[in-house]
Amino acid sequence: MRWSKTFIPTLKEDPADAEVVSHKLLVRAGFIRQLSRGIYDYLPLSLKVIRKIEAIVREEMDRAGAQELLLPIACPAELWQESGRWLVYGKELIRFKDRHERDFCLGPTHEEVITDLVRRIVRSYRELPLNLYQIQTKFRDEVRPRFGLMRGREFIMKDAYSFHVDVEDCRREYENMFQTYKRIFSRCGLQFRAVEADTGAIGGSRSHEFQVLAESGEDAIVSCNKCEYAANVQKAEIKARRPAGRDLNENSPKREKVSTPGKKSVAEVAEYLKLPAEKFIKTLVYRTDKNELVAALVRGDHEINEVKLQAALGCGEVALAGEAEVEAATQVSPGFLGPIGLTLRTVADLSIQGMRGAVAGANEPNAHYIEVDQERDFTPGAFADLRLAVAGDSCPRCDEGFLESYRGIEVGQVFYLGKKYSEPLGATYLDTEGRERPIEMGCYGIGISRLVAAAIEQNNDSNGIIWPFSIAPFHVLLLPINYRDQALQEAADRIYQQLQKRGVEVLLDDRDERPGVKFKDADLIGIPLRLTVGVKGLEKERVELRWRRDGKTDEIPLGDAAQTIHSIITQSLQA
RNA sequence: CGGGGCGUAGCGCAGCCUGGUAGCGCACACGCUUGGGGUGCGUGUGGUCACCGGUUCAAAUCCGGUCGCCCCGACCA
Repeated sequence: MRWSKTFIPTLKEDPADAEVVSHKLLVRAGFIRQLSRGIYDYLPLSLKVIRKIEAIVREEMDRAGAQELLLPIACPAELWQESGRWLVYGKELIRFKDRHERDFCLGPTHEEVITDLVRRIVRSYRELPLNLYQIQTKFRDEVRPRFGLMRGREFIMKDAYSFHVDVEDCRREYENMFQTYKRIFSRCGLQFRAVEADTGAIGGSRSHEFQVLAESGEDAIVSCNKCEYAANVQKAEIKARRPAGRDLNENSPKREKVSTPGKKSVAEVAEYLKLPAEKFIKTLVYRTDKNELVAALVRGDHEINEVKLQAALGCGEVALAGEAEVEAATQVSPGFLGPIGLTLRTVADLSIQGMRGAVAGANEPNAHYIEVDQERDFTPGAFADLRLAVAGDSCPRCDEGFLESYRGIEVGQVFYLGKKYSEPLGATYLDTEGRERPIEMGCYGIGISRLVAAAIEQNNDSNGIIWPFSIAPFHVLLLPINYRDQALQEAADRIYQQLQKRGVEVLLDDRDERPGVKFKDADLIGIPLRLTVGVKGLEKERVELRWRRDGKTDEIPLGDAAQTIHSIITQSLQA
């Protein structure tokens, strides 16, 4: 394509409303423009990238035996009421009424729709297994859209759903998809990790996320430095370890109440009493979805993991109780809460078990206890793994490893759903003995538009984007220093035609711009190869080939240029 | 949902505190110049100062409201 005829509105300055590098560069390099909060126009360059990613996804999904279809984006409320998610999905599900006052929503995901389709058609085990996928726009009215394409409200997603006669076959497909995802992200040229994950709003019993490693990622993940274990911190298990505290006996220091005027947070009290945070017992009060107030105990230097808390309590959503609620229930402000004498139902993190000489709130204003011994002074209702994993924790799987932490951008997730949707929606089949049984399901998503942002987060420098070959909008940028110069123009046009004849995706910068402007724009939009045609080179019958990633430059003979580039691209795409 | 910030030309910003009828850089148009990393000079186009209401002789500026956008928090006890 010719640059002069392509819609590439580049900017000299960073847009004021962008924060992360992928957002800035996508806007500056003319890939996207914002229409509304979390909603973007995809300009020609970004659409090319999206089409590249989609092509890789289609190839690998089809190769894995899945079939593409396309489901509606508008969905009647009845289906969501049937699955129960109309009530539980919350405000993220954007709802509207049609002219007949019927409730609808825009699909944030399509388990209901696909399960409905399958239940109306599939009757026999002979029709299974099935793996159906689509690539389509989704809408989730996010609490806080941000970072450009990283967390939009409207976004492009590949979602696949598989249907099976039994657990075994469904597990086989889960593994099949897991391997397929590895191939997809590798082919996109990304550094990523597959990690164990929580199932969140989708539900199900087993899940892995595919995380593109990037400092700006919204997710914290941990992985073992010795074995293969890796997990989202929301999911990461903690290896229980009884603290090596003193034995309980009559010589143990007695629990003592100390004054801690106005010192509420662990940090404040620790500073005031000159004791380390790990000696503290933090008492957090949560309100459950059953409207019960419960107290959760974690060590002062740990952070609670609400997903684990939900599991330990056997309830749905939990939310930290407000200060007023806490005072109404306990007669003390949250800063001075402690487990001793607390009337609420209490669960404690495993690290609390057997704590000695600990510090905890005294359940009265401006006072804490010191020298608290867990068994002697209080016994929580239950112990459970409640805290977030942190770097340095022992690996829960192997004996010698320790956890390291990273940040990641979640670009894909696979779920083992089981009967979560097939049962409520009545998606069943008849087995070989004529018995009706619920279908076993899995689902598998890839955030296509987010992948574009993730690729840039991982591949950029101070001058702009550096596209991996496989998803670059063009393979080579042909840059005549001065397109008004007849000799240069003729040479550039000739190479352009030769490249096109060989099927090379080439962008010719035929604009009447200064060389500096063209170079800056070239770096900004990040095409992997740049072929510069200049006067001095032309005199020697040579052109300059430069790699965007490392700036490596070669002078190559003019006559061989197209052939050389063609073979470089062929090799790069195979790698 | 809570807190903070912003909204002035296509983009990035100043002006607002101390009210007097709008400015800078880039971009854009034209001319000359220049031609291997955002060339230089000149001339010019472009703004209901987000919107609604109020105060005032006079409002981009002060006051009230609305809308939009960005950031932080929602894991503090």
